[in-house]
This record gives sequence, structure tokens and C-alpha cells, in this order.
Amino acid sequence: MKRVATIKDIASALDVSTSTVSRILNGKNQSNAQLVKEVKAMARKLNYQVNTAAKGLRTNKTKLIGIIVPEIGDDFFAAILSGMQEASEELGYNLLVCQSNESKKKENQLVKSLIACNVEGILIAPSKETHNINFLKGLPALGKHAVIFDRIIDQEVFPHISFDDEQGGYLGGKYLIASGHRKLLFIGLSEALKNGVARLSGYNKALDESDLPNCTASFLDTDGTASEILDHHWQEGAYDAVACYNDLIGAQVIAHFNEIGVKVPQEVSVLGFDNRPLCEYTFPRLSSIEHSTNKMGRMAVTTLLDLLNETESETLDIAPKLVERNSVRQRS
Amino acid sequence: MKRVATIKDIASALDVSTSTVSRILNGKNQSNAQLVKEVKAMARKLNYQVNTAAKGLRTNKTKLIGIIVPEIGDDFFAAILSGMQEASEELGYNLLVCQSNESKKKENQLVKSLIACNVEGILIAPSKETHNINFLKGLPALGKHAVIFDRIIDQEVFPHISFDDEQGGYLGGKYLIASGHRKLLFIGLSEALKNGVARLSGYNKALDESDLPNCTASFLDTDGTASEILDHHWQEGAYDAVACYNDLIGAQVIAHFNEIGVKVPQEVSVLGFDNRPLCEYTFPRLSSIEHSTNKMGRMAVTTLLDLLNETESETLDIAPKLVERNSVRQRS
DNA sequence: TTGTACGCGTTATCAC
DNA sequence: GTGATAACGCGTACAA
Repeated sequence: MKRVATIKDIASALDVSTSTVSRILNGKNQSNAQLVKEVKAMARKLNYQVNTAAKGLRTNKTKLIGIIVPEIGDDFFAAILSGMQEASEELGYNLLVCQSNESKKKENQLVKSLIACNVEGILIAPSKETHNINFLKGLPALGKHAVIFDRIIDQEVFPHISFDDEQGGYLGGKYLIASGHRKLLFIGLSEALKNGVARLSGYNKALDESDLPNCTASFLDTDGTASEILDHHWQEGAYDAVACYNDLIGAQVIAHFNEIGVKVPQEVSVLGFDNRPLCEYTFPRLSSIEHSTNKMGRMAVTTLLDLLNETESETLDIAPKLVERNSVRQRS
Repeated sequence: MKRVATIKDIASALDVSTSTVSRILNGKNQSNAQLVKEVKAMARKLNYQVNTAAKGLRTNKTKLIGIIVPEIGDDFFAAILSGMQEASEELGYNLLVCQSNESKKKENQLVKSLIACNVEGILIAPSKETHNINFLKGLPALGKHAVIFDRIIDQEVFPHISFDDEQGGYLGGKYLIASGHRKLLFIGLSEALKNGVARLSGYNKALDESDLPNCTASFLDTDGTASEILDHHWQEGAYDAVACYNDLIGAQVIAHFNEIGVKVPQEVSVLGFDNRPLCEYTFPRLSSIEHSTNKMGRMAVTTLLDLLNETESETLDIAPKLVERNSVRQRS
């Protein structure tokens, strides 16, 4: 039967004890230099690989982090995952990645399954359905921790990494106003998504400061498709700029205007959010509010590890930035 | 100290042996029905979670699959990962996801680290640098297996899931010819990428069959940016359609034509490859060759598991399909 | 049907 | 400096 080499194999090959091998391989020893050499050589020769499961069983450290996102294929989460991967690799951790498909039930089940895998902690972006994180409350009792990222949840049990959505909206609002716009149409995904509400409120805050009327607010889950929303309000002449919850909506808006022959940005401006790659590929190219997804991923990992090791690390700057492209008309 | 409940805890709480608990929890028992009930109730009460590491140590089955992709954040791989996640979850497996950053050295190191985690098998999309998979050869001796996906490697040691790139190119070529195009410009990433060469050769095969001259072939890594390539050959009037290695290049091509005022598809047609979401967001919307990334992910998982369990499963159809949008001019 | 005893691979403790 | 031994949580052959 095929089997991977263990320290026992190394020990018996060299006629020493397993504990000696273990110590040498972990550098916890000031052994006989000659022996150290021999052990390391034999380990290489036998193609030895430490068995993390056994090690974890003994030490209660698995160097495993569990991650739950609504959808891996979504490029927003994919970018965050990428940052997590980079940070965790630098720190010698591996990632166990799962997707909840926006289902709270599945989230529950995944948490259990991750605990079963002995992860040291869990990073989770809650599903749209999830409005409390009671199912995570058992974690601290197990010596594990969690960090919530992206989606905002009101409970303050676990640390929480998210972009300052309101600040992002505010930034966008200031920019649109400075470029001469007066009537904003906001298109969101759903009023239930707190991030969207925060972005909208940022826009309105900027408008308030200039004594302009609030955004016309609309949401895809209640007010119809982007096209329908645009056409409906267009007839009323209700907006000179469209503030979108994210770039996907922004791209849809631009595509619609292209189709019906409305010139962007000459006749109407469009501003996205998130600064995803697709901003470069619309015509005109979509201006957007950038949030560093990569940094968010890195920060989620370091925050979790700090929690577990009770250390303190630097916090990264994830303040929103405006990325100007060609979808917003400049004051002439 | 905080500790998660074990079968030992359940056993002592109920004053039975651990083996009884183990048997009941695994359903390998026709125990006293009353006892079964009590054990299950106690397990729930203590919030018991099986320790997969310990179980894996004993049974040599960890229900873990290791995955190595060049870049998680890339939405092409993200989509494949999504399919893998779906398939593996249905089969009770968890995914350990790593990224190689297109580095062969890192791939090597990741394989070792995945073996250390006791994964049952490895799914890998080799990096651009990787032209042999010798570093995977040790796997079978360890009772583990691997499945290569996406990127083509010439060695036939492990099964191999990839799209039929040549067939995809052929499909695209036939389509462009049928729409009245005669002179094709192909823009690839790098001549070293076998997938690109296969796609190009598919285009040329279609052209050959109609006695038309081969594509003008260019590659971003040697011939300059997409814009430079387009302008250079445009002046020579060398093409009436641009066949792109992937949709990203296609989007760049469309954006460039929009910028210099060349009408797509009236003056020149553009065809992408992969049918990624961004096809919907260019103007005009980008026609493309679809490969089902999700299915590829699913298939990689089922193929690996079949290999490990020596079972046989259905093969999914991942034949390329043409997705018509608005970037290719139709014969008038 | 149930309990006892042992081993999976590793590390920590304590002798020597 | 090195080796025997126990322990981590679990599954299972074997005995009862």
C-alpha cells in the first residue's frame, strides 16, 4: 500500500527516536550538527511531508482559515479572496473557501462544516438573507473567532471590516455637484442592503450641503429593471446624472443610453461604484468610486489573526477614492 | 479553557463508551433505539462537531480537495471555482483554494503544503511558466491523484479537462466567414500559450476550408498593445474582422475603435472568446465563443473523485458555442 | 448490542 | 542532547 513517509520512517531509517526527528525538523533543538544534517537529508530523500492534521490534533493549531462568501464567481468577492490568499500565504495559513449562495441556511451548515475541519477562525461576508449572526456566537466558546467583512451587520460581537459606504457616496455626490449636476437619480439593488442605503445617504449628505434636493431613489428589486427605471424618470426629466450602487448597474445604464441614442456624458452623466475592471470596457469608460478590495481581504485576514494571537497590527487605509474616467460631464 | 465537545464528552455524560457513541453517530449500529435518541440529543445539546482532522487521521479520508489556480481574482478562474464549489459541496467535500500567481516555484510549494493538509487530490490549472508536471508525479505513490484543467500540458500522466480551443476557433472562423468577412486579424496574449495557438489554428482551419488566407497573427507580449497592433495593420487595410484570444482583448479592441471613431460592426467586426460577463457591457455588446466554465469546474471535481473512488461518472458536454451579440456585422 | 484496547502522526513532558 | 511515553479525537477489531 502506498503511504506517505512519516517521521517514524525517518527515525527508523536513521535509528534515532521520533522525538529527535520531530525536534530537528522543527528547529527546536541544538542537536549534534551531523545528526541534523542526516535527518534533513533523509527527510528530503523520503520526500517527507508533515501531516498537518496530526500536528493540528496535537497542537490545536491547524493554520486553516475558513471563508464564507455569497458567491465565489462574483469578481468583487474574487478580488477580496485574492487579497486574503496573499495575506494568509505570507503568514503560513491556508484558506478553506466556501460559498453560501446567499442562503442563510447554507451559511449555518458551512460554519459547522468549517468547525469540523478545525479552522482557527472564520471570515464571513453574510448573505443578503442574514440580518443577525447568532449562528456565529458559539465560536468564542470554542476558542475560535470570526471577522465579518463587506456586508454590514448591526451586531458588534465580532470585528467588522467594511468600506465606508457613506463616505464613498458623499465623495461621489461632491464630485457630481462640482461638475455641475443638480438632479441625481440613484439606482440601488435593494433597500434591504445596508451598504446601498449608506451610499445613498452619502449622496444625499453632499446634496444637502449644497441645498440641493435629495436623490430620486430607486431599487431594482422593487422598481423594475434599470432600463425601466431610466425611461420612467427620463420622461419626467428628473435627473441629469445617474448614481449607481455598483459598476454592474452603471454598465447597464450606459448600455441602455447607448441603445436609445442618449449621449453619455454630454446629455447625462453616470457614476459607478467599486471600480471593477469592467469600468475600462464600457463606452464611455465608467467613472467610479474605488474601494480597495484587495486590501479589504488582507485586512480581514490580519484582523482575524490578531484576534487569535492577541497581537496588534497596523490597519490599512481603505478609504474610498474617486476614479475619473469619461462617463461624467465636466462643467464647461 | 474553551474546548469543543468530543465524543468522549458525550460518552461520559451518558455513561456509555466512546465506541458506542461513535457507532451511533456514524449510523453503523443497530443499537437500542432509546440510546440512539439519547446520544443524538446529547450531541445536539453539547453542540458536538466531529473533528475532521482526527477522523482523517484514522480513516485516511479527509474529504478535502486542494485547488491551485494562477489567480483567484481572475473572473475566468473564479467562475470555474464556483462550479467546483457546487460540485464538491454536493459530494460532501471541502475545497482548499490556493493561487500560484503564475509562478512555477510557488506551485511546487503549494502542492507540498496541500499534501501536508492531507488533501485527497489536487486540481490544478498550471501557471504560464509550467510546461511539465513532474512535480505532481509523486502523487500517485501517496495514494493521491490530480486533475489538470484549463491550461494544456503535453504529458498524459493525469486526466485533463480543457476546452477544445481549436474547435472554438474553428466555430468562430466559420461564423465570421459566413458573415462575409475575408481578412482576419488574430490578437493573442502570447505565442507560448498553447490555448491561444490552438484557437488561432482553429480560425486558420476554417479559413483554409474556404480557400482564404490565414489570419494575420499578433501577440500582445511581442507586438505591442492592442491599440498599436490595430492601428498598425489598419493602415495596411489588412483586416475586416478582429478575432480575439479572449473577451478582455475584445473589449479593449472595441474601446479603441470607439475612441478613434471607427464603427463596430459596420466598418470592422470583433469577436471575443470565453463569453465572460463583460461581453454584455461593451458597446456594441461583444459576440463571443462560449465555454462553460461552471461545467468545467464541476467536471474537474467529478473526474478527480472518480479517479479516487475508481467509479465512473457521466462526462459533461463542454463543447464550445457561439454567442451572437452586436459586434459582428451580418452579411447584408 | 456494548465495551476494551489500540493505532493513525505528531508534539510535549520528563527522565536519562 | 536524546529517548521513552503519553496525549490529541476518532474508528474499529476483538472480546464480552
